[in-house]
Amino acid sequence: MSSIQYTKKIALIDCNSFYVSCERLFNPKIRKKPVVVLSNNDGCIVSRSNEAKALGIKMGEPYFKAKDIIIKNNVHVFSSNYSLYGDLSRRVMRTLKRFNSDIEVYSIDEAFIDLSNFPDSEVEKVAQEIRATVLQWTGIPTSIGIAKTKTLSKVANHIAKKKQSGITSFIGVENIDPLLEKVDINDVWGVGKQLTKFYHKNGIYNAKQLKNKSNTWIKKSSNVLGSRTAMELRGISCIDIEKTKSKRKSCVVSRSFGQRVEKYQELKEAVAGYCLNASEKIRSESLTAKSITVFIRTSPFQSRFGYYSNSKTIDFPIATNDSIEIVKTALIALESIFKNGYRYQKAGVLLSGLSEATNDKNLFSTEKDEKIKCLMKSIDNTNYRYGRSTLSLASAGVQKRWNSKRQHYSRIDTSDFHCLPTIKATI
DNA sequence: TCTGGGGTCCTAGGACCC
DNA sequence: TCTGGGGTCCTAGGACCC
Repeated sequence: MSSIQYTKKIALIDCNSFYVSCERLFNPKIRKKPVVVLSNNDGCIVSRSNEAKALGIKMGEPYFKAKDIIIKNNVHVFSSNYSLYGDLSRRVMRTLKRFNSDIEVYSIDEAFIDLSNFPDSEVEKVAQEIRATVLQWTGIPTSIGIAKTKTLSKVANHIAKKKQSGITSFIGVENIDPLLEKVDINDVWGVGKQLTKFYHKNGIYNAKQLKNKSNTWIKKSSNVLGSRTAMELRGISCIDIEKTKSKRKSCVVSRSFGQRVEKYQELKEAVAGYCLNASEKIRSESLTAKSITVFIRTSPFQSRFGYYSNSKTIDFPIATNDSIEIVKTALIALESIFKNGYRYQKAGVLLSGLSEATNDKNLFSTEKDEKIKCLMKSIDNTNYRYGRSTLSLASAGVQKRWNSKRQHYSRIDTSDFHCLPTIKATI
């Protein structure tokens, strides 16, 4: 009688060309056609269909540099529509939870699932079922990699992406070295540009070579993260699945401007607006911030106008999530770093030292504090109901000439009634 | 003018991820 | 002319203390 094997099995489910797939859902004409989705401000290419990849369009490439290829090949271009992608992402994740409620949502288009409770021999069948269900229920195609560790499941997923079946499992594979040998070292999770350079210098070009490099050498010549990656490649799990979502520690809101900003007044409006977004976000998660950093900079790519970049951090006397106080403090910080005569390209605010908001009154609490809390609550409720920035502060401006570019916006919003498709039914 | 050593904590900057 | 945004973690170095 053979016993059933239950070893550790981590699956990584990754949505294929996620933003492109989202746009295609609502625009079937662009299936099988080359499609790209641009980052904020129509700056860079952040999602490509396979057809676009085949044309040689690179991930992260500036849009204007790829424009020639795009026009020549009739590539469909979309500005990013994050409320659409966010909504579809939630649907995908909800679907995945049917297979195991303990999933780790790793990014907008990726999740780790522990499949250890399934017998080894069934795991590929389960993966097929996951893929088919997600496709059927959400319309989003996925790829799945399964292995003993997170890093290996990433590698397996990388291989799965290129396969018709969309699934690669290392479970039960005696020797994975021949597979790892075909994976470039810079495609390994945790190995970026700098580490790649370093590994190349030391004769390491693929995942197999890193896996088989001596432990002592790796420990000596890189940091803990480097040796963790190597261990994980050997099948020794060092990175656990995070089943409970940990509270975030910081919150950034920053944007590149649609056109360069030179006026102090406009910069103030932008920064005030980012503060409102950031404080609303942390309030919605019941967090307060210990400090705020404001940063501004000119374009790092156009040095002929002179480069200037600076930031200023100010601590709040008491951790806060009050929009008014946050804006006020940010404007003080901005004043201390603003310099006349520069063409600013980007500004942002960072709330840090986030921690759980408590209802405790402290030594300095006043009646006014209570009133502010009520005011913030009603602003948030109103904006939730009637759309963001229905209620704002005068300091955030109205004109907003500097708003981001969005020339190829699809105007689809699954959470907006006006965008619902109409179906004519005959009974 | 000479002027220790060791610990902790904080911060800025870098590397990495998607 | 046009080059994204939002996170986490690690490390080196400085400040501070005894």
